[in-house]
Order: sequence, then structure tokens, then C-alpha cells
Amino acid sequence: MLNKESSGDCTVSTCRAKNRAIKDALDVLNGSWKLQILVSLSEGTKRFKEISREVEGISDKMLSKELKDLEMNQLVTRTVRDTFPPTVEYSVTDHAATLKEVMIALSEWGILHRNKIIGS
Amino acid sequence: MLNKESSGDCTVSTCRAKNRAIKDALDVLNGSWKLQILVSLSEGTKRFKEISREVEGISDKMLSKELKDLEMNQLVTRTVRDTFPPTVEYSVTDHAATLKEVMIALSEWGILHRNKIIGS
DNA sequence: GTAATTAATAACCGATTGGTTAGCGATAAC
DNA sequence: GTTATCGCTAACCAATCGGTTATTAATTAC
Repeated sequence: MLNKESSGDCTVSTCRAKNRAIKDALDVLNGSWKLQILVSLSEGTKRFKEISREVEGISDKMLSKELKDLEMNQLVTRTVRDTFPPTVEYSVTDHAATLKEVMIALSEWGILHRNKIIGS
Repeated sequence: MLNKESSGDCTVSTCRAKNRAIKDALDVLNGSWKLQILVSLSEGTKRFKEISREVEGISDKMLSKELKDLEMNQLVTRTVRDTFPPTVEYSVTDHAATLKEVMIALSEWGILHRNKIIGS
């Protein structure tokens, strides 16, 4: 071990591994919508329109696509109810619950960064 | 307060705030490269080519653009040394250090997710 | 009869992401 | 002389991101 660690507790080899893991995570969570959708759903089961109302700015097309992606990655489940105006319910899976730390870290940093830069 | 909280410790109002903060963070960290670059630089000051070698798959064009973005957001500093083959050094700022928790959370989840899904 | 509702999908568009190739300068190695 | 080096930049291209509008079905409200 060298003294490199003092500058950021990241050695050459651990950096590589970290980067691989971060890439894996980002490949699944890419775009600005997925985490927002998951936060919204972490509140409880919701219908398509409810999510679209809560996640400000998202279009139906994107919401539909993102939900499909999330379903494929086993982060969300979809339940269709056989009613007249169609009813489709979405919920987070247990696996999505493991994203809690990521969400907390990101939202805390978002606030920090806004104070530092955006809200100059 | 309602019993909503039991299902995911996220109320309607806290969800909105969380989503705003997450959006702020993602607007700055978007794409699959920025966090990887920051992890690489967290090891210490590096030159352009060193980063490009460490962040697997990134092209010069993208690295150049991403570094510019990071500099604009005060996450990275750029130092030009006046030599013949040009020497440009990049370092993380103190502000970038506050991303530590985000990086840890994301890399841990990346590993978890790979075990769960990708590495079936 | 007309309009609104829900969860999409299709068609079309522009913007962004990201890759590839080529080029610049001055020097050093072959 | 030729080639390689470094940190970009420009030109060109494809794929993706993301928005808008229109359409579908069966039923309710006006």
C-alpha cells in the first residue's frame, strides 16, 4: 500500500473496480427519470396517471418507456386490472428497496450542490 | 401523518422534495462518464491521457467535453503547463469530495445489482 | 350527441450522446 | 526523413433522448 490512499481512499485497483460497479449501476438508472419514478413509487402502489402527475415534466411516452425498462430490471412490477378505462398499477419490488441509500445520497448531494452552485 | 410512511418512509411532500433534489444532482452528473472520471481523479491529480486510459471506453472527444462540464460545475480544476507536448493536469475540488457518499452508494448497488440480475 | 377519461402506441421532429477519422504544434527517437 | 508523442478540435455519422400530436377502447357525465 502506498500513500495514495490519503488523497482519497481510492487505490488504482479499487478505482477500476469502483468504476466498473458504477457503470453497471448507471446503465440501469440512466436518464433523469428512473430514480424519480422509483422515489414516487416508494410512497406506495400507483397508477400510470398518478405517476405522470407526480414526476413533473415527464411525458406519457417517456414514462411508458422508463416503466418498461424498470420492469425489465426487476425494479418495478406491473399489474393490469380488467376495467373499462384501463387500470394499470405499478409497485416497487424488494430489489428496488436496495436503492434507498443511493436515493438518499443523491438527494442530499442535490441539495448541497444547489446551495453551492445553482443558488449561488 | 398517515400510515403511508410505513410503506417506504416517503410522504407525498417529502417525495416531491426528494425528486427535485435528485433531479438537481442528475442534471450535473448525467451520462455514464462523469462519475467514473471523478472516481479516477479521486485517486490524485492526473493528465488527460492518464484519465482516458483509466476510464475504459471513453473517447478523447467525450473526455474533453465531460471535463469541461465538470470544470463548469466546480468539481474539477484544470492546470495547463507550458511544455512542448502539452501537459494538462486535472484534479478534483473540495466540492467533488462531497460526492463520496454518492459514489459509494452507487458502486455498492452496482455490485448488488450485477449479482442479482446481470450475473443471473 | 359530445366530451372526458386511461394507458398506452405511432409518427414525426429536434437535441443530445457518443464514436471515428483526421488534423495541429514542437520535439524526441529510430 | 519518418514516426510517435499530447491535448485537444472539427467534420461527419448513427443511435438515443425526449417532446408533441393523434389515435385507440368502453363508459360515464353533460
